Amino acid sequence: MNLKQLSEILGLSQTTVSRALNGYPEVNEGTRIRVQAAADKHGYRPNSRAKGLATGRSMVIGHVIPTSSQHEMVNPIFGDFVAGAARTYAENNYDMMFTHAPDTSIEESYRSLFNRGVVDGVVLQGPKVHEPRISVLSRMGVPFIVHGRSTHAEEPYDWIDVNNQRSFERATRFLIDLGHKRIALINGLEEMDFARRRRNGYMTALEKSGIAPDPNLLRSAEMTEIYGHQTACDMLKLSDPPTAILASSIISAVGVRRALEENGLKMGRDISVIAHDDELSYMRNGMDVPIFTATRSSVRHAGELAAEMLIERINAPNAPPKTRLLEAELVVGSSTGPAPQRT
Amino acid sequence: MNLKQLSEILGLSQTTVSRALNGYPEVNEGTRIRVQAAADKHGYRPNSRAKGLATGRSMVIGHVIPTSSQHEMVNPIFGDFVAGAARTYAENNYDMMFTHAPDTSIEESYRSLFNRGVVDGVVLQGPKVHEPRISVLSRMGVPFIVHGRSTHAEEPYDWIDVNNQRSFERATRFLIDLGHKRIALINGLEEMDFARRRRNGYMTALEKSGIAPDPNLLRSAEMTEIYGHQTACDMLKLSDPPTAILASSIISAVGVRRALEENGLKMGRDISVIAHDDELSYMRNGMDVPIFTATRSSVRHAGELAAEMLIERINAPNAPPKTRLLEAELVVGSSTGPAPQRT
DNA sequence: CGCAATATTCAAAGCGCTTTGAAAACGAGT
DNA sequence: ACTCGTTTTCAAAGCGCTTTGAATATTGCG
Repeated sequence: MNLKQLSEILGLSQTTVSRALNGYPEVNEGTRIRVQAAADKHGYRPNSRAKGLATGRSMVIGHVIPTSSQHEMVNPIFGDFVAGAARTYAENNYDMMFTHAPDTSIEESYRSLFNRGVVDGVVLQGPKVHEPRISVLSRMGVPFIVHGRSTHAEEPYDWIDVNNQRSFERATRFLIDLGHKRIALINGLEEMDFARRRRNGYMTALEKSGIAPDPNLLRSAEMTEIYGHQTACDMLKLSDPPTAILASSIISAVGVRRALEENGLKMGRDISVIAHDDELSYMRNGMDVPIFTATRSSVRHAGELAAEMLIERINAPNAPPKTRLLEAELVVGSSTGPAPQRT
Repeated sequence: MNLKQLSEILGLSQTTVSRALNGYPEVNEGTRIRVQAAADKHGYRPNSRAKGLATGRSMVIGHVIPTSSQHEMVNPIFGDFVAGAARTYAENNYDMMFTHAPDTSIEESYRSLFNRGVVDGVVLQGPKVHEPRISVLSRMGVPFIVHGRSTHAEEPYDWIDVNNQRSFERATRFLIDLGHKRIALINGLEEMDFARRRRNGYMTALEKSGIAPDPNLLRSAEMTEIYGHQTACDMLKLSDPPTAILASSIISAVGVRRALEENGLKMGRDISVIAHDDELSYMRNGMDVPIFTATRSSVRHAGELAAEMLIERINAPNAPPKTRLLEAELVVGSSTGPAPQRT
């Protein structure tokens, strides 16, 4: 069923039918009702390609997912972020398009999506400290929003981010206040902007308390369970092992926990652990009582907000840049406690 | 840059330029090279909406992701399945579209995608034992593939699935052979087809060995870490607790492990655990030595194959239905061992 | 009742591509 | 040089929608 057929059935012109369905004022109310009824009855839906051609809008938003070429791994927070965004898109009649691209050809992917007119805007995920994609998109003059920020970006751009620096500074200070001095940071990849900021927060807290950072207690890689486990095992073998560990993700924290258990250590008593909790729906940090003391910020909620901001940008391409900084909560669970007295 | 502009620059008709770029034979080889060069130089890419309108194909494949309305959770295997599919799509010049829909309106989503001409085919994920979506899509006569199967589907359809029944039967038998008699199954939601088949496999193995199933040792819910933990805790409190546990996912198995540790039990010695391992990239089952003894089948690989099969179907709508049954490996890790002798 | 103002409807152009059917250019054969 | 068969190129129609500019119906008012 297309517009032409529908209008013939109704004995009206395509113009009138189109206007009736799109809510234009210059159509008789009785006609509109009649048209709407017929459309419903026949299950008519405008062909979105034709509509897009005519309007110049695709009503599609693109997400280009970087396949970290080295590791071929799917970022686990992706699922929940997208779930949040998808909800907002649906409310605003946008569809969501995905492209998986290796790190090296992401720029190309963006170009392709826009030049082919496939999308009206894109979400840039996982920005690095040096992030070439931001200037590419800026120069292309297309609507986009960054989930996260890039420290070395020169031009202004829309972003939404968690205050990673502050939350990790607070978490570190929390541990210091409990008497810990040997505090490890099991971080994400250093080239990622969020990881850099977390590290900065960690460093700042140590500095303010006059604790010299120990490079042995600082590690960064992609945040898998295996990595958390391996790193924790390594650190426990040090002559002067950490008494507290900050983990950049619940997933690597699970690996840390496994390492501790294998070594007969009890979390919260022998060693304290704080994790960053993105509130992944399949990996919740406990129910009523958190398993891990954690810096908490819902990545799903970030997805919702990011989508909103992007849609605003699409509707007002020349509005001044908007940014949004979310604060993470620090929730206390049973994985932290006073530093054990070493006599 | 559109076709018209490009053809004006070249002093050729749109027809010729279009044919040159699409590899039609009736264009002079010299011309083709000249056209291709100009297209590259100007970064010309055909508008995909216009192209779609003209060809009647959208070159887009849709995934409708059910938001389990009750739980609002993102299925964790989703990310890896999609990563696999995306790769195949990219190779075949398909884009990938996502729609998030509550369980109740998924049918509506499919209709919308096809009627609006947004997609050429869809992937149906997470089929239930009774799966109305399959007959809906069959009746619509559109290309689709099911990841999994539906026991009570009447019409034939394309699917790709893991042999869940056999793999769980083998896993159960493996435990029985180790002397276990009290074997628990921490399963996915019972209405899901895969969960039903796993349960059947489990039951069959028990039956064949003359072990009476105990309803206290059978639980099903969405496979989160919390659920695995909670269920294991409950079961350990039984007067006659299990000596072995089958977990339907690595994620719930992690929860089981946490419960065991809290109770001072050592996995593999005091209690055996087998998990189903989808080889999620962020939750690998160990490196060289598996953490869990597991039934293993890569969901990413399934995604790749599913995409291939769907594209074949789109290209040959009337070919006979194709199905593909993958066998899971049974890999042995350190989470299993002989049943403890209770004297 | 007649005319201007307003409300409602319409035909046709255009979005950027593919594809049909026709025309032009070329080359070989006589 | 002329015809005929091939190659190569082209103009125009069509995909299904929106939107412009014009036409027709209706209403209000003197």
